Amino acid sequence: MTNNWLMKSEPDCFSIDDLMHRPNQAEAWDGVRNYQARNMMRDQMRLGDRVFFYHSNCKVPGIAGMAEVSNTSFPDPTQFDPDSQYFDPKATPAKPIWYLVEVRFIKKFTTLLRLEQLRHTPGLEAMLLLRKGSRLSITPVTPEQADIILSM
DNA sequence: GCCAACGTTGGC
DNA sequence: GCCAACGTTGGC
Repeated sequence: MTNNWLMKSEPDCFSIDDLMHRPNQAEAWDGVRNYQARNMMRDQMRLGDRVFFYHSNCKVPGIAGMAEVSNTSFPDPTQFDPDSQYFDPKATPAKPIWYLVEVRFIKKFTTLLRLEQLRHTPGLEAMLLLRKGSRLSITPVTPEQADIILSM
């Protein structure tokens, strides 16, 4: 059973183009420091799960393309690195706090599926992304929602 | 740049 | 365990 997810990234920081140009077109999704998002990566994401790559906090937010989970969860190494902005002094390799998955590029949409467009698409009303005040950087997407998005 | 919504922290 | 204060997210 393949699950669908939506993962947000600020394109100024890491965009779909950045992912596309990585070696193996894959990247560790580090820096998540929210427990709900961590739990989804650590406990629920499986190999091959589909990922909608969302550009947030930018001029035109929206879904930029598709990716997939190419490696299941392991401790986020940045939590142990004092030089990283994601360093967490409470974490130790024996007792990690933060986990990540690796994500691999599948495709970039020819046109961005703009947030504003998603808001007006019938069938997507219940998407967690569209909830008022929703800030979670990782959210589950139902198979029905995924089908609708992919047919846009 | 504004600000609403949310998560986290820490005093009590 | 409550909750006020604070920091962050992210659309607009």
